[in-house]
Amino acid sequence: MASYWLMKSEPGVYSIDDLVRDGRTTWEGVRNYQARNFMRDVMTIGDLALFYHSSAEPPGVAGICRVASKAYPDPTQFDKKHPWHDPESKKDDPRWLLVDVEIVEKLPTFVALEQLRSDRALAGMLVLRRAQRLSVMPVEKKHFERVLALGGAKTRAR
DNA sequence: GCCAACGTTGGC
DNA sequence: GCCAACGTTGGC
Repeated sequence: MASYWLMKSEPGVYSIDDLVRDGRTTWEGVRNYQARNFMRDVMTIGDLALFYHSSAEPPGVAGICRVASKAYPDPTQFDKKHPWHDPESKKDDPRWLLVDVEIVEKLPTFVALEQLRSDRALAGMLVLRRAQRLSVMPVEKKHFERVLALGGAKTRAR
């Protein structure tokens, strides 16, 4: 069963242009149990996700990507010199997982958070909830399709 | 830079 | 197991 997602990245750390350049990347750094559980238990290879720029000026949806792997251990949790190092996580029982994602497209038109908020068709979308801190969250198909339309995407939801 | 919201930690 | 304190996220 395909699902739709929104995945947040700070563009100063990793932006849609970085994903266009790389084609594919490891979605490392998720350190929230609920987000991890979505990746582990619900995400399926081939699922589409909105690539969201957080802590950005302006914040909003910058592109579309595709889940390209199952969840597997995030190597940065074991790297002592890495900012995402987790000294509590054990090699034989990794606490944090990641998935690979592939570029689908950079949206022709960036869809700012302000625009998401003002669009009546998107009422109730999870990312619009105040202080919504999940970095990986599900998106309803109707909302996903609406964002694709707002962004002028070539991509179609399946 | 502020601060509301909320997940996590740790004392009891 | 409760819950206050703390730390982080992320919009503004």
